[in-house]
Amino acid sequence: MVWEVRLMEAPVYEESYLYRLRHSAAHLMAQALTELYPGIKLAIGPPIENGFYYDVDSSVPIREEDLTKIEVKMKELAKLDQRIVRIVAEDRDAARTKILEETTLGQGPEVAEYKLQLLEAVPDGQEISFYDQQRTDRAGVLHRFIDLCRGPHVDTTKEVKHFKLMSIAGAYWRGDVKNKQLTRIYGTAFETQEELETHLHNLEEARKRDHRILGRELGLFMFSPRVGPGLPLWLPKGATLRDTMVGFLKDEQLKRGYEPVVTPQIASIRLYEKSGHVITYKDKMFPFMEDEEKETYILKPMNCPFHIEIYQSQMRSYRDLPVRYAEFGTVHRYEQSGEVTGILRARGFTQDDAHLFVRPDQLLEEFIGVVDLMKTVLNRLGLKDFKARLGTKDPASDKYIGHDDNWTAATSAIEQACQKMGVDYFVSVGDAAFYGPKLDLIIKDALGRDWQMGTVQVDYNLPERFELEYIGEDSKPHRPIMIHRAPFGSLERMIGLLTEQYAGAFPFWLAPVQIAILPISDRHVDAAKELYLKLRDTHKLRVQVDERRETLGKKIREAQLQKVPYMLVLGDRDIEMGTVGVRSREDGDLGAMTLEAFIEKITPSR
RNA sequence: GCCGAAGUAGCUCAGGGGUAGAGCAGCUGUUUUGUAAACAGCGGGUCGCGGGUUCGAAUCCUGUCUUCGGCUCCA
Repeated sequence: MVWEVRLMEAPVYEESYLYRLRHSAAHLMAQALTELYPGIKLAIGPPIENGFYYDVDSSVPIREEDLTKIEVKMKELAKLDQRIVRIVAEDRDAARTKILEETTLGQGPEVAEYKLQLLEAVPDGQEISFYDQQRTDRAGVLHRFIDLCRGPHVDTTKEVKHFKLMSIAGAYWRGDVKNKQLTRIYGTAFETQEELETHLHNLEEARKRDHRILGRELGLFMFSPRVGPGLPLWLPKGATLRDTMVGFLKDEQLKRGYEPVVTPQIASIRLYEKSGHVITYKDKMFPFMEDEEKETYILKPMNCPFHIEIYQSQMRSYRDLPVRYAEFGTVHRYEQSGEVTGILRARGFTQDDAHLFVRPDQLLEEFIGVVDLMKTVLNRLGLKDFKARLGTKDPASDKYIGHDDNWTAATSAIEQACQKMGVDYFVSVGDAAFYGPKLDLIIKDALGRDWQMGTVQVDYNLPERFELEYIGEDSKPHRPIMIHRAPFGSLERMIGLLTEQYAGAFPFWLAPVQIAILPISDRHVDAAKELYLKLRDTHKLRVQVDERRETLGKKIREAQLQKVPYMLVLGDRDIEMGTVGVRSREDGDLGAMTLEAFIEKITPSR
């Protein structure tokens, strides 16, 4: 079993030359912007994973076409060989004076608006530093560009040579929607031109792994404007892939004592009033529906309330617990228009959902069981590059509900389960659900963006709201705890991520078409069809015959581009000898072998 | 939702006020093929959609929809 966690390399990166270089590139850009857009207000400009950005507040809109102009100005300023000098302010007051008098470059105090706010946020006792880009011109005049900054930087602007401005975006000041939206300019910088070019090339390559492109090329799913944004249509191959994944997980869940349930797509608003979702979740729901009798219905955004109704439909004894209800439940959420992203973020999607109703003394054991299931799932899917995140309560926030004792017990159960199962996780304070702590799996997509996949959440809230009970050994009613869990997270997101991870070349057991039979000419088609039926019916494999009158080369090429794991070439020689010409997606021509030998060969990968 | 950008044939893209183009795919015919693209011919587009400017709009302006990169939010 593999449960490998790649730790972030952030500490190393932050001490690196590259980090300083990018930081200085950000400052250089700020200097260029200040010259090109007088009156522009600088906010923050840090190095990031693949480059840097600077947030600015400009009265003139900055467009993508302006980037070249800014780049040219940056190159000009870089060549001036400005020394980058660190200056430490004596105290906060001195720093404030410095910001107002020296960083504003005579443009008026208002350009320092954000810098002054940043200064206030510096904790007492922490050193307040500035970085000054300075040079003396031929006339002996000293030119400076001073910016409040923690640093560190490179020694001179001359070192900033290999960079490119990438894009423009809006970004809220301090990441808060209530604040003004600033203009963020993203750039990337490297130590050498080769590294820069490699990075740009890698971005191009990553685009080819994009699940939205592969999804179309491989015939997995599509979108139609007549259906609506974020509402995927699953094509035969994509639906086959889904069925395979669902079948695998259903088998696993059966082994682990889950029971299937099925629930409707809509429900009376009363169900969601009871669950509290109408208040906390209303703006993420599709508009409500009203029938002729004035009953309001909601398109379901989550499955839990339905499973709770089933739990409550009968008296539960402590002996009945844990109860584990599983459903591949399709839900609809009205995601904001700008956040819909292919099938990674859709408005309609199917969760591999289950709810476990457990006694407090069963919490740890059940949690371990779920973590074990998740490990099994990740192994089977072949996902190795992920992180496990324990989301805990932020003590400073008041958005959480429930008793502290419960939070402590639940958090401890998760930690113990992870330790027992050998799961490395990192703690993220404030990433708990409002009703309890959770463990999430985070995976990166082709473009390096983090996505939350599988999740396990402990919930004391819904049992409370629905007044769930079981009769204990003492003949008295007790309250069960709920565990929400989804090992995939959603089929859509998981398939999207798998597509990118494998660049469409799914492992044999998952591949929508596992084998392509390629008859060489018309006279081999009958034998091909015979072989097809044998593989499909006797060996339960997913097979296609390419009976078009095309050359073998063309058929191979297309099967290869469709990422079919095995191709079986069938010609005169094979029919005569009773063999098939086997070609593998990865290793090319494997030569002729008997069907039995081929079946034996592929058996381990099924 | 907000900021920035893009929508031309099924796909990838060119054209940029004066009769819509290429390659691939598709169709028809010829070829009967042994490990990544046979050959020839043909068809195919209200240039996302609405409004405006103009003698004339795919092209300019405007609105809108969808998509893409971010922000915020999330499985």
